[in-house]
Amino acid sequence: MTAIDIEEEVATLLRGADQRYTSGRRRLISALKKGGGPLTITKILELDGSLRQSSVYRNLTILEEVGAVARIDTRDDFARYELAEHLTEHHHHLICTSCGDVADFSLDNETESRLDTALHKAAKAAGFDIAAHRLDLLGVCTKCSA
Amino acid sequence: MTAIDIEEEVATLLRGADQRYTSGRRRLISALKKGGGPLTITKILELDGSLRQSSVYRNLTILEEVGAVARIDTRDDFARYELAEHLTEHHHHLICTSCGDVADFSLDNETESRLDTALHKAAKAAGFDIAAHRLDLLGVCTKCSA
DNA sequence: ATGAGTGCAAAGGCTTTGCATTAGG
DNA sequence: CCTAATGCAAAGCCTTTGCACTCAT
Repeated sequence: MTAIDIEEEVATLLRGADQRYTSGRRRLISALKKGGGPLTITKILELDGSLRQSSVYRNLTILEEVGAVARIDTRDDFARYELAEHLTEHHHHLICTSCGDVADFSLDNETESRLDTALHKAAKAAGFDIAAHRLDLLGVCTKCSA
Repeated sequence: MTAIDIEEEVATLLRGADQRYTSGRRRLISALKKGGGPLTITKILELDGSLRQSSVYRNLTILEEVGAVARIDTRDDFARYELAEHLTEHHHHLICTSCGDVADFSLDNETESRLDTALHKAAKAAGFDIAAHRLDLLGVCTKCSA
């Protein structure tokens, strides 16, 4: 998905929820795009000093609600955000239990689709209305094990 | 694993870290066993009124460190804890995005082992020292969709 | 005895919220 | 114009921590 497509998709998602695509929200999406992976609020504020903390929190909540960004919970105290999968592509996370940082990775299609089938079956058995799955690896990243 | 085996395993794990298996810790393990699934601190305190909040926090941290319990992060603000997989069996979580509650489920062996292989391969490629994986379904539980 | 474990209360720290101001449509 | 969005600062809330007391070895 190209940069301009992302912009339009986000705009559409926001409009659908009667929300405005303000300049602050554009800068926020831009920071997430620039980050290229899950970012903490602190990191976002560093990437774009014009953003204000409380607005970032509020806007991330809204953007998550409309499905434009996704929140990732790691083991540390900092929530991380990245562009939603619609805007990038389906992937998973390598979560470092030492520094808390998160990297993305993907599975081969075969494994992924097999997993998907199994998950839907399990969800159905539990009468659970499944919205998404999250598959993360917990361990120690190269930087920390060095 | 029988109840008495769990006790012994926890005792062993604690001893290995020069920690005592005090009565408070026994009651805590007992509450987790009784709960039969991931519990919030509040729920633990309700299940056993003799437990004190600060000790529960401290002991859960220690029990997690020695590998006797596991922490689960959901989308709400409450950490949940359950007995570690050594003491139960490998499983995954159905996380309700509405009420925050968590239920357990399992995958068939074939899918699980295939997934495991793929994950180790991905971790290796990233130079990531993998400790565990977590696979959760996010959605709405029967109780909340009713 | 002597250090680990506990309990109470206070402090920490990420996140949320109240309210006045600004800007989008 | 008029409501949504923003910014600042203060408040919230789960969790952690300091300190004195208790218990196990």
